[in-house]
Amino acid sequence: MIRVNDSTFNERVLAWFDRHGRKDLPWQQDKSPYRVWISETMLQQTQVATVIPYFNAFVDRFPSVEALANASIDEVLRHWSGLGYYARARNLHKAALIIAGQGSFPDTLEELQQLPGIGLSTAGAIMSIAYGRSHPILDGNVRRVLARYRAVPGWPGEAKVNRRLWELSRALTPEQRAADYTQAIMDLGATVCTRSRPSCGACPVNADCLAFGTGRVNDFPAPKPAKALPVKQRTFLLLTDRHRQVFLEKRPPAGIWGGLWCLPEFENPDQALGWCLDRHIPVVGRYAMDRRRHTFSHFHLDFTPLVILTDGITGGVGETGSPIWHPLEAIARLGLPAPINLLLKQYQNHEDKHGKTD
DNA sequence: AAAGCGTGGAG
DNA sequence: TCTCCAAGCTT
Repeated sequence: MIRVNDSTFNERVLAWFDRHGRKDLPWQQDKSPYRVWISETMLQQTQVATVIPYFNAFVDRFPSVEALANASIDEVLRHWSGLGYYARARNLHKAALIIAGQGSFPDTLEELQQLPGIGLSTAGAIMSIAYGRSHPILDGNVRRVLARYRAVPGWPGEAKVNRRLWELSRALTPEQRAADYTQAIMDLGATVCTRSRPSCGACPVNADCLAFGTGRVNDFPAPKPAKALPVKQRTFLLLTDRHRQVFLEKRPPAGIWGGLWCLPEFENPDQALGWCLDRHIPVVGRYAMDRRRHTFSHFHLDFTPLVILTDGITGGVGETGSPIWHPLEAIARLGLPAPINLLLKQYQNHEDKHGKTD
């Protein structure tokens, strides 16, 4: 157990929060467990500004656990498309079905943590923000504040460092004003104790911040050890007909872009072409669009779009998932991975300008 | 323990 | 254009 010799840490953080904290974010208006749960899930590894429009649209369409449980996974994913980490949406839907079956929203840390997509930090955030119960959290903001405040060495991705930061968070979290404190410590990290160029002069705890006191603010937390990202080569088949319909298939439920509608994916253009020939798809024209590189968290994707024009296809060609022909103009409403959406928009612009090439 | 999972902002 | 990483969780 870590001893806290500075018993006023939380008091100073809370006093700062009263004057400078954010209190008008959409999910801070009606802090029901459901809304807090949705917002905390969306905010996992995702910045506030990105989340705001998604949160508003999501709770507008799914205003309650029941509404979410009664929706189809397709519609839930559609509202998530562009936000990334789609397992979060699949887990939300699964958890909503569980909660709806239980009849009431869970109100203990243990129950919350058993739901898919809710880990220790998200459970702590829901407990404190929605129920006003004192529970620590450890997100990126808190991790950074605490690593600097106590000059905790090492990369937080290491289990040992992570455990120490959790201990610190636990020790510093007060019994009183639990909801405000959770908001406060996150706001402090997000607006004052920022990753680069922190405003230490405006920090309520700079007087006993070990990193600030020793001029080593930039040394904490230690950066993740750099690793060269592997490069994957992939071809995406843009199979389209004279009616401006595009062939799409649903991706497998797990893995990247799981459950989303997408262009068929191949290792190279030859395989894409072979796939068409195997299915006796009449190829009346083809060309490659500009190749591009897309960077993900764990690999680079060298991305080759292959446009194939056909005619007379009515469906039933795919095998990975249920295939559909979909109007190009209405693609955006279907909810596709962001890079695929972008590619289709570029193709549509090109077609609008030059017309069909066949 | 370590890897997989997205997207966009910031430098 | 490239790297780093953000209100993390799961396997």
